[in-house]
Amino acid sequence: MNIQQVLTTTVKAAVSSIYNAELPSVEFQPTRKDFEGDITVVVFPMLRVVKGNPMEIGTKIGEYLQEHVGEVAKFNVVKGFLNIVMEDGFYQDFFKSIFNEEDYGYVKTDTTNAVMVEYSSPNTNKPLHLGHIRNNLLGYSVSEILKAAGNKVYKTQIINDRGIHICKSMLAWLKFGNSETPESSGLKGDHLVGKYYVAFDKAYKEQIAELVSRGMEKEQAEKGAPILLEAQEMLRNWESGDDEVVALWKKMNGWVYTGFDITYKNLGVDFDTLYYESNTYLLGRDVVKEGLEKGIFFRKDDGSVWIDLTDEGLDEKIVLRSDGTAVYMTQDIGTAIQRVTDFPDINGMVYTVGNEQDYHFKVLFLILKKLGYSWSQQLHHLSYGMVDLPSGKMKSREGTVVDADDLIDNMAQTAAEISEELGKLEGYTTEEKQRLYKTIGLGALKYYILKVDPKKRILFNPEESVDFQGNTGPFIQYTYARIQSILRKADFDTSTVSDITFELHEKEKELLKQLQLFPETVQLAAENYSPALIANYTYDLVKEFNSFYQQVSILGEVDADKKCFRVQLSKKVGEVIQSAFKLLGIDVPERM
RNA sequence: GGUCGCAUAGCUCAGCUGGAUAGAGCAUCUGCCUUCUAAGCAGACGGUCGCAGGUUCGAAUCCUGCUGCGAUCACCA
Repeated sequence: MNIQQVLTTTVKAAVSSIYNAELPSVEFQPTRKDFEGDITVVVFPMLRVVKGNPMEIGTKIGEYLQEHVGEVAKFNVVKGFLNIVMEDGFYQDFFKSIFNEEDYGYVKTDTTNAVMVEYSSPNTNKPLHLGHIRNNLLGYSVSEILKAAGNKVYKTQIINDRGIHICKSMLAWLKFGNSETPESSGLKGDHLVGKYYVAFDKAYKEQIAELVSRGMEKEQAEKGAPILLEAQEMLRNWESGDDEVVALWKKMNGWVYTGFDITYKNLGVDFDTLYYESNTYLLGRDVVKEGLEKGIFFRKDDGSVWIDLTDEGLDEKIVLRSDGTAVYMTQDIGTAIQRVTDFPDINGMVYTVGNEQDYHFKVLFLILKKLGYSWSQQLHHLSYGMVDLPSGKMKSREGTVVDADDLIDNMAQTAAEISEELGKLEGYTTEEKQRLYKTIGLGALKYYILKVDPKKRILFNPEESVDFQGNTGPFIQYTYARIQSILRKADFDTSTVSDITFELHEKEKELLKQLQLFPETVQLAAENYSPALIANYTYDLVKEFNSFYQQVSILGEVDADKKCFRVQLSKKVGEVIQSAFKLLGIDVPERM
């Protein structure tokens, strides 16, 4: 039980007994550093129920608490703030209760309710870039956080494996590729295919320029460039199942998947199940037809089908083209329903998709609600801000992207340079070093991205490398490594917490307070779908630990009981760092 | 133009359901490695919380308006 839970009932009882009034809730905040106390009860809100001087009320409640709650040592009142000092025994009991708890802060999984988290969802015509990295890290982390908060989670992606964009790469490869393959070129499959996407765009732009120079309107040229018409024709052939086109499509997508797998593996993300747009893009049509009969949708004169959302403050939205083919929305309706059919225990879905699609998901969720699906109430669009460069938006076609594979490599490279310079890894094999550099490099990158509130956009400047000092992943990893170093050197039994008879050091108390916050932080992060809360929590914990480490001698302590406790405390802090970082998908090293 | 989001120190970001004198990191400057890892610690400097109103005991936080930036409003995905 944490402090608040201990105190809430008694504060209410105090008000009831002294003032004969009912307090709806009690408001707490951590005591500011400038005052003495572990936790503070704010008296002001009570004035609604109790008339009087806040100072006086605070004092009366303080006296009552001291008398009725054994854990309360003393108190002081400043203006309307009742600062309470807890007995050391309270913290010691807390520590004893968590020391041997595995996965402290995590909640046991409730298997009756599952949530599906969709993330990544790439197009298969180009390699992944920094934008995908943010998406992947967020989706993966939120999945882990939801699990830790007690949910069963299915991680998935929908792979956009069909459409005009793929045909562009395919066509350019046919035209300019000379049968180049990943093997013959030495290029990673997704990069090879991406190369031809860029090649298509180049040829397309040239054709437009030429048409314009011959006097055609720009708009007309953009629609009528021969290479575009060819790509569109290819898409039609694909849809009608043309053997050659389908074979090429399979071959090139295969290259891309091999490439993606490597990137995902390097990034440390995974999926439980996959959905392919080529399998799902027709799914929504039947549902739309049903909805049409029920009057949820309506048909316009040209045959296209729409939904009217004007009474919800939105517009009309098309759900089926006049030629009867599916649009993006149709597909998403179908996919959602398919997923719940495939996994009947799903009672909610999280879509990790950039905020440029806020409107789309608002509409999608509304449609599913109008269609009467109970789980439509449990849908969440995990909307995150774009990752922009100083030069503006990243555009694959124009080659102005930060490539995911390159970035991951560069981070490891930087980590290697710093490590070499510090030279603390004697005894490590080259292989161990390489693995460590990757851990640190990825730690820096992941933390850098996840510590920011998801909804805020990130401006990434490739010129300025991601920091390795201060509020960063490596700093936290470093602290973990420090702790492991202590544990390696502690050559005595630390497996059981004995009764603590000595007075706690101020820094020890601060650490224990911070440890107490972990479980509620996990819950809060889950409720808010926010890895940033975990990152910030971990940073605070680690800062506190380093301050403790600096001020207090651990292995050098002469009192054996104190020494043992400090080692145990360090161990627990290490475990929580590891647990917290696991939620961010970041590994922690034994040494660095 | 309609809708949605964002705006906090030179830079990057915290600030939980409104609470005490708005906090970190980077950068700049000062100290601390013959004691457990200096990717560290301790400190200094740095703020009109975009602007203007309002709500109240109290507003960076809630409401309204304005400004700036971004997104979106396709028979594209």
